[in-house]
Amino acid sequence: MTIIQLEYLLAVANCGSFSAASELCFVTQPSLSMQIKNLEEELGVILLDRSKKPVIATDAGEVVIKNAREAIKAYNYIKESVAELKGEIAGHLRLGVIPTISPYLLHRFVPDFLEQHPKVELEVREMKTSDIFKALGRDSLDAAIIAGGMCPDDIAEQELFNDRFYAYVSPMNDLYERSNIRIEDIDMKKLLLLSDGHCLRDQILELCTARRAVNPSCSFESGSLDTLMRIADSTGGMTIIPEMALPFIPESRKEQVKNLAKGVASRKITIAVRRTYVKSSIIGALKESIMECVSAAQNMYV
Amino acid sequence: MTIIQLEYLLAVANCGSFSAASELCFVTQPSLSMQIKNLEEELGVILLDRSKKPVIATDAGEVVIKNAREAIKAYNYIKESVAELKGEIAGHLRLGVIPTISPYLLHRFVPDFLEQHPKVELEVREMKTSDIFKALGRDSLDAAIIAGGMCPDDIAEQELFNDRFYAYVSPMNDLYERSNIRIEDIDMKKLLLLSDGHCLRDQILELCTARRAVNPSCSFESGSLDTLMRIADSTGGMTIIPEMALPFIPESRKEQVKNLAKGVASRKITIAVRRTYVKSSIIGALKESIMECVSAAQNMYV
DNA sequence: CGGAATCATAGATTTTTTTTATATCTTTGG
DNA sequence: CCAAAGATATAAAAAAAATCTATGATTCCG
Repeated sequence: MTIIQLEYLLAVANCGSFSAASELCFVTQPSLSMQIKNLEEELGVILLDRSKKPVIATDAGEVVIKNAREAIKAYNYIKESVAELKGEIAGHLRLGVIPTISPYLLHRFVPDFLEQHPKVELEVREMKTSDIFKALGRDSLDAAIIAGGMCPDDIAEQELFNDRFYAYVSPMNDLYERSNIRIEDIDMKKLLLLSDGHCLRDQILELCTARRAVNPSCSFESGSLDTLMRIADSTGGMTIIPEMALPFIPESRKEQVKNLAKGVASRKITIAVRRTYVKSSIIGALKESIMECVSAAQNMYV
Repeated sequence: MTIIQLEYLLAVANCGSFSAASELCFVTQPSLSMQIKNLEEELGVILLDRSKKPVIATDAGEVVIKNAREAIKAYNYIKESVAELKGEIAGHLRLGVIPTISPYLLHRFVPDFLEQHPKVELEVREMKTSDIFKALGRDSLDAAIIAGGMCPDDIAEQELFNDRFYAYVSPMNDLYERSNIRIEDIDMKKLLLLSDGHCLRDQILELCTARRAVNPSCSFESGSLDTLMRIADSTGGMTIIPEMALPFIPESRKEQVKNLAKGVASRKITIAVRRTYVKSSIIGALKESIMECVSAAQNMYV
């Protein structure tokens, strides 16, 4: 029984096919088949039911796969702990980013980061906050950039910066003439929100309902802030956008961005990692890259 | 980085020498040296300081060794879980036995057990109870036969049988004429006890002091019950012995064995295992073997 | 039924591991 | 201080293992 055999087994378990798994492992299908066969022979149990499509684990296979995941995790931890010890910025980093951050932040720090740390393989996935917490928990993600504040206990957050909220108002809206908008004045019927599951939606709703008890039902919802702004334009509505989205508003519409009265309205952008985690040197480097480009950018558009 | 390399590393860490480790691993010394070198190369760190005698781990080595132990534990667990699943009675079993049980019980069930389960490699170690708990905790022991009653939380006990206490009295002792001895009547000055650290000593002391507040200082102590009995004979003293020791008392001295009044005076013989343990099928078989031979023997000498 | 897809098998090839033999270095006893 | 013994490293040969190419068997689907 070798680590490679276990890795092949997990690959098949993950993608449900010998040939697909062999590609993932960068070997030919017979090679992978043979190793799985050897493993089954050594353990004296059939692990995979090849008659099913997709290939499925037998009862014994389920047990072995579960334990193999643990073993491989412990095994990988050895390399990570050494990299950590050497303070080396290298290795694979799987980074989750929420949809209301990723389009406005990634392009700014990713190129710099990769250039400064050529040994890091960065893999970014756009995910909603709840999925990020799950993924961090089951170790299918190393870190994530989220709007912080309510992490589970097993996740630790490191603060990056504050991201203020602004109002984006259609010229046809009653509030367009104001340069400063009080949350109490917002007509919830005209406020456009992201669809359910986005944490920015919840944060904005909380902001509004905290100021006055109001019916939180909304007239329209969408998955992207850009869409929301376009709908606001054409319907005489408004929406709330974060500061990091401002540079993407065309010059001709900059007038529609209004301050929100009282500066407390903002979200905290943080890096979230599992508490028991090791890749802290990479994450430290990532944090540095982000901070750097954010402070550079702030001089530009504030 | 392979499992074998990690095993070689652990072998060196355990015995402090490349050549000795190579024997433990059943390979030649150059083979082991080469694999350690490959491992060091891959990790990019020197793990062992060869200039020291015995060979000692570097700081990085300490970290890797610690994590490698965990990884190999998880790795071995895979095989064990499969054996478990198959209900197979096979594999290595490291069994601890306390000194006041081992000479009276082992010879009775071990031959039968090994014959009935030829695939089991049994390794018995005589250890004191406190060492057994430690060894179970750090996974250097699979199970143990002890006098139960006060296990730590992470250890589970399975009861085997009760082992009554008897008095062994010198003919010169005042109590020799009695056929039934009350604990209250024992002269603690004449009571011979095992040396400190044996749980049987503590159990007997507890038994005596529970019945009456008494000075527990003793006139003589020894590490073996047989010695204790011989000293009792020659000094007019007495001692307390467990039922399982009775068959080893020569016929000529059987008269010196006396019942203790009130039958509650006994110890519980149990099998102790770590709670998170898997080799339960082997341990189940072991339990069965012991129970069998005990019930057979009870017909003989009770 | 024929073609495509999937997994198994066989033999050749390459890679890796182990062994044997030997060198280097350190320690120890005379 | 030197020689012998002990321990690890190195190099080349041998053995073992993993991989690849090619092909066969089976199943699925149109």
